[in-house]
Amino acid sequence: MYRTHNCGELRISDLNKEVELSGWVQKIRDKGFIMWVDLRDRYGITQLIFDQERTSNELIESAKKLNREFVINIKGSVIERKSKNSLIKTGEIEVLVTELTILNASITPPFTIEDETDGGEELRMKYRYLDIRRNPIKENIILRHKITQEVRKYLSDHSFIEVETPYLIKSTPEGARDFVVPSRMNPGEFYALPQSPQTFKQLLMVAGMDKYFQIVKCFRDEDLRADRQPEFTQIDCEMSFVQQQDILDTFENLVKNLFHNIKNIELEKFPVITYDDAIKNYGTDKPDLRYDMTFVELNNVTQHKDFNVFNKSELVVGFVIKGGNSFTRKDIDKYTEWVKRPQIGASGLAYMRMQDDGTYKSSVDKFYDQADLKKWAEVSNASTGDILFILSGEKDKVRTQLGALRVHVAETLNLKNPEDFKPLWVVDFPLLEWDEETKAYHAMHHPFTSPKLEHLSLINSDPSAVRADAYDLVLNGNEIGGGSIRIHDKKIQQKMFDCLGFTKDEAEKQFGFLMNAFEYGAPPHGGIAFGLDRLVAIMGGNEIIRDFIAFPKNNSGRDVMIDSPSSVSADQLKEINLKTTL
RNA sequence: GGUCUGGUAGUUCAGCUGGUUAGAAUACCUGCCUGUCACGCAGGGGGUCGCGGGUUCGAGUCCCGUCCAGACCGCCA
Repeated sequence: MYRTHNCGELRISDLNKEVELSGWVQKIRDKGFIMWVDLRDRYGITQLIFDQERTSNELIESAKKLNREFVINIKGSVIERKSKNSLIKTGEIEVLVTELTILNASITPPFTIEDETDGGEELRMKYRYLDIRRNPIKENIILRHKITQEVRKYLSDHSFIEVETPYLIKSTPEGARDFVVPSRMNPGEFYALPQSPQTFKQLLMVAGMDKYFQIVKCFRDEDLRADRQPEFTQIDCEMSFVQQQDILDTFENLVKNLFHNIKNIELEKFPVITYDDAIKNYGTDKPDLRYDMTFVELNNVTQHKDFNVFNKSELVVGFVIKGGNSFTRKDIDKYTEWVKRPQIGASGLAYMRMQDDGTYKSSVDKFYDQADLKKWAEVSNASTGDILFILSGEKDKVRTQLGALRVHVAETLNLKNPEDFKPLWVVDFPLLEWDEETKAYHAMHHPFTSPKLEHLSLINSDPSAVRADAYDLVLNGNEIGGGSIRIHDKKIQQKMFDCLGFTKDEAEKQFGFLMNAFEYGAPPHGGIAFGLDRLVAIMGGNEIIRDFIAFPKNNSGRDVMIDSPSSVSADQLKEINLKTTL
């Protein structure tokens, strides 16, 4: 043993104890006559002291050789500090060192190992093992551990069985791009890494496991974002003999339980909003409910004047920003520029100020008089001191644009409080989505999602009107979970594949194993999968999931620490029957 | 595939309309310092201004290309 105590546990009650500690040198404060060394490990910091009166010259000499991040072992006695530090748990004591062993020296680290490091993103990733020594990252990794432990406990307590499903599976054309793995033993053939264990968990339901979960890595070969990694972790769940409400109840409770046990926060009953309402009111299927700015449709009060932009628009829609009349002209210009960027693509931003004297001032005063504007204010429920932002255009586009503006305004006004948590369920997703590029419908969720039975007859006549028993759990504007009631009837599953443009042969080849299974007594079932990385990040008050993954990949899917991906030898390629094309 | 932003000391950044020897902070090294805890004080070392080309008497600065990083759009059932 290298220690009798860790660096976070000694207290005033341990006075005069002879102790042995090990850890990293966090900081040296050498005052000449006296020298302090902060010794750090995962548990905390303990101050070591060397001084001219009580420490041998020999020991002081070897202490002077210390430097940041040296790994040392010391023996000494716990003494009371003359001046105490209330900021740390061990701040009342220090250890007067009697023996010092340097276990391993360190060269100077490339960035400071402190909460507020001077290191940039790339450098921290390259030296991730040093980054994890820092408290914020360390705490994130520990938070992740706590959450997975609570999830396992909750689900196990509710009769869920954790089952591992294979990582080497089969590539399918639906959904995201697959990572593929060549098979040496089967020349010219490939495995695919799972985008999710979807079909396996359904087969476990057919197998009678009744309730399944798995904390499992999933893989998608798509471009990355701050909240998207090529390999990520899902809390994957499935239940038999359930309807949508059973699943919502079970997993709403799981989330409430997590917040209660880990953050000591009691969440209220989650609101349930339909997909259509979410789009109509917030312009997105993952609305952030920490702030209001609900959409108001203004077609009725803007038409039949001489303003052609509004007259010609399918939808005129806006939202009220409380206190927004304080925006300067410059502020508004900035928002206008923002919506006109190609990423958003609006052609302009109209506004109306509710001025302190009760009059209205709008960017379209030329076309609308005070009486007109008063109607706008009434419809949108705006009051003195507010501002109304308005976009117009084609319905779907303008809603998306305004939805993005809503989030942007919240960001600039600091309305996204990371310690505020506003979950909701979004339900009744469309079953199918029209894809302009391929001129075909594809499954909005996945092809195993059950249409609402009462909509079944619409599948052929009006596919886009069909709603599914599919739901997302949204937290602070992020989709942290999604699931559905699945199809368990072979005929409906076949109809679904048919609808998605699969021929009978293709469907049989890709998913025959599943449809066969449905012929042997498949129970009604459904489930949900949570994005663990996002959930942990949001619970940790952040939206950048990289900081909650021990060894993440960068924007271009590279691990800059191990420098992966990398090329392989010609021999390796030959063995798996691949030729280099480069 | 696209848009935007950035790349200057170990690190984080400043460096204007092109003009002496490229700066600051921090880290690092040396010395001093009788209770520090972001210790303080004095001094010191440290640069292929991402890379390649061009314009110019002269380029960190302007132009073109390229690489890298980050944010976003497309994409992500």
